Amino acid sequence: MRKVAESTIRRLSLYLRLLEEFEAQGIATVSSEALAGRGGTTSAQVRKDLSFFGSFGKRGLGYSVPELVTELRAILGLDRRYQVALIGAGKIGSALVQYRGFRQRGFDIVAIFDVDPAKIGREWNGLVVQDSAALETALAHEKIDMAVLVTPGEAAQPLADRLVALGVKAILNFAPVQLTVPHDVVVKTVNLALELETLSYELTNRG
Amino acid sequence: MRKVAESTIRRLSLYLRLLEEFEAQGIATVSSEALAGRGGTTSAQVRKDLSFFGSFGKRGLGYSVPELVTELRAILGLDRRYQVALIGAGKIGSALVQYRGFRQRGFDIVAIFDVDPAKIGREWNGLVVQDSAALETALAHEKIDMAVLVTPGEAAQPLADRLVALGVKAILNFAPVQLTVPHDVVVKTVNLALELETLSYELTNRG
DNA sequence: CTAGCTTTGTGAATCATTTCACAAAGCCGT
DNA sequence: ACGGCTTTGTGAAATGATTCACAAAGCTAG
Ligand SMILES: NC(=O)c1ccc[n+]([C@@H]2O[C@H](COP(=O)([O-])OP(=O)(O)OC[C@H]3O[C@@H](n4cnc5c(N)ncnc54)[C@H](O)[C@@H]3O)[C@@H](O)[C@H]2O)c1
Ligand SMILES: NC(=O)c1ccc[n+]([C@@H]2O[C@H](COP(=O)([O-])OP(=O)(O)OC[C@H]3O[C@@H](n4cnc5c(N)ncnc54)[C@H](O)[C@@H]3O)[C@@H](O)[C@H]2O)c1
Repeated sequence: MRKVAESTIRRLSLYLRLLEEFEAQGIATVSSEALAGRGGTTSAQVRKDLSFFGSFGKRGLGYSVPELVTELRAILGLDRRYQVALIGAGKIGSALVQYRGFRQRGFDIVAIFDVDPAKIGREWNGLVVQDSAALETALAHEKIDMAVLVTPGEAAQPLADRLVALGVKAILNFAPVQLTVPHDVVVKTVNLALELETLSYELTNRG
Repeated sequence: MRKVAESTIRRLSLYLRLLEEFEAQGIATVSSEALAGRGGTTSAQVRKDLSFFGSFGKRGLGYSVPELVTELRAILGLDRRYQVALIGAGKIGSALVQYRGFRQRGFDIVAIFDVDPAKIGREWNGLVVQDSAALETALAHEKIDMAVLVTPGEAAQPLADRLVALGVKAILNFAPVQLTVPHDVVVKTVNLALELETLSYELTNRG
C-alpha cells in the first residue's frame, strides 16, 4: 500500500469530517457524488481516492456512512489515541492546549514545556508547564507519539533534534523554519505567514 | 502570466524568507543550489520556479540577494500593505492579533469583531473589539483587503457570505469547514486537525 | 425473474509538475 | 584576451495526479 499522494490523504481526512456530520444527522448511505459536492471535488476523485485502499461501496447504492467512517478512521490511523507533547507555552501554544477539537479526534496533549522561568511551574489546563531543559528526563518514561513545536524559529531545529533523539517520529511545526530530520521522522510545518502570502499573490495576480 | 502552480508560489514565499535571512547576514549573492539546500528542494526546481516570472540571475554567479528579494516581493504582492479584519476574538484570534510577524510582513489587523457581549468593547492590542452584527456599518468606510475567520465552524459560512457582499476578495479561514465563495474570491483554509491526521496516517503507514 | 435505473471501481487518457541535461553566459586568474 | 570553471535558463523527458468513460454490480418495481 505504498505511495499514496498526500493530496489523497488530505481529502480522505476531509471526507471523514463530512461523513461524521452525515452520521450525526442519521444519514445511512452516501454516494460519491454527495461526498464530492460538499468536499469541493468530483465523484471520480472520491472513488479514486478510496480505491487506493479497497472497495467500500455498493454499486447502485453508495457507501454505508458508519462503515466508511470506520474504514477511514482505520486508514488514517485514527482508531487509536496519540500522546502529544507541546513545546512552547506561548500564544499559539495556549490556543492549542485549550482547544477541545484535538482531544475529540484522539490527540491528547500530555506534557508542556517552555524555557521561560515565568512560565515553568504554571498550570495549563491541568498540566504543569515543565522546564524544556529537562525534556529528556521528563519524557524518559512517557511514551510520546507526536510533538507540536510552537517556539520561536531559532529554537525549533535544536528542539527537533532533541525530540528525534528521544524517539519522536512525528512533529507538527509552527515555527517559520524548514526543519531537517531523519527520513523516518515526519514533519508537517504550518506556516501562517506563507498562507497570507499566497492570498496576497492571488489578490495581485487575479482579482 | 497565468497558470502558475500554487506549489510554485508557496516555494517562492519560502525562498523569500531564506533570502531575507541571507540579507540580514550580509550575504550578497546566492546560487540556486544554496537556496534549494535550505529550502528542501532542488536547484532545478528553484530555477524553474523563478523562470515563470523572468530571469533574475547571472550565469556563473547566482542571484543578487537584495535584487531577488525585491523581485519576489513584487511577484508575491508584498510591496504594499494589506488591511486585515479579524472575525472572532477567541483563542486563536488572540494569538494572531498579538503576533508581530504579520505586521512585519505587511499585514495590518485594523478591525476585530465578535458576537460575544463579554468581548465586545474590550481593547485588544490597541483595537476595540466590535460587534459582528455591525460588520457592514463598521466596514462601510474602511477598505478591507483580507479577512481572517476564527469563529466556530457553523458561523464561518454566513460570515464569509457577508464579507463577500462587502467586497472582501481574500479570506484566511481557520474554521474546519469548506467555504463556498464566488470564484473571484480566494479562500485559504488552515485546518490544523487535518495536519495532525496526515501525521497520524504517516505514522501508521510508514515508520 | 427480468428490465431498468443507479452508482461503483478502475484502466486509459489527459493534464500538471518535477527532474534532467545541456547550451549559453559570465567571472576569474593568468 | 583566453581557457577553465561555475551556474543560469529552459526545452524535452519523466513522473505524478486528475479526469474520463464504461463495464460490472446491485437494487427496486412489476
Ligand atoms: N502567534 C501567532 O499568531 C503566530 C502566527 C504565525 C506563526 N507563529 C509562530 O509560532 C511560533 C510561536 O509563536 P507564539 O506567538 O506562540 O510565540 P510566543 O513568543 O508567544 O511563544 C513562544 C514560546 O516558546 C518559548 N520558548 C522559547 N525557546 C524555547 C525552548 N528552547 N524550549 C521551550 N520553549 C521555548 C518561549 O518562552 C515562549 O513561551 C513562532 O515561531 C511564531 O513565529 C505564531
Ligand atoms: N484553538 C485552536 O487551537 C484551534 C485549532 C484548530 C482549529 N481551530 C478552529 O478555529 C476556530 C476558532 O477557534 P478558537 O479556539 O479561537 O475558538 P474560540 O471559541 O476561542 O473563539 C471563537 C470566537 O468566535 C466568536 N464568534 C462566534 N460566532 C461569531 C460570529 N457570528 N461573529 C463573530 N464572532 C463570533 C466567539 O464569540 C468566540 O469569541 C474554530 O473554528 C476552531 O475549530 C482552533
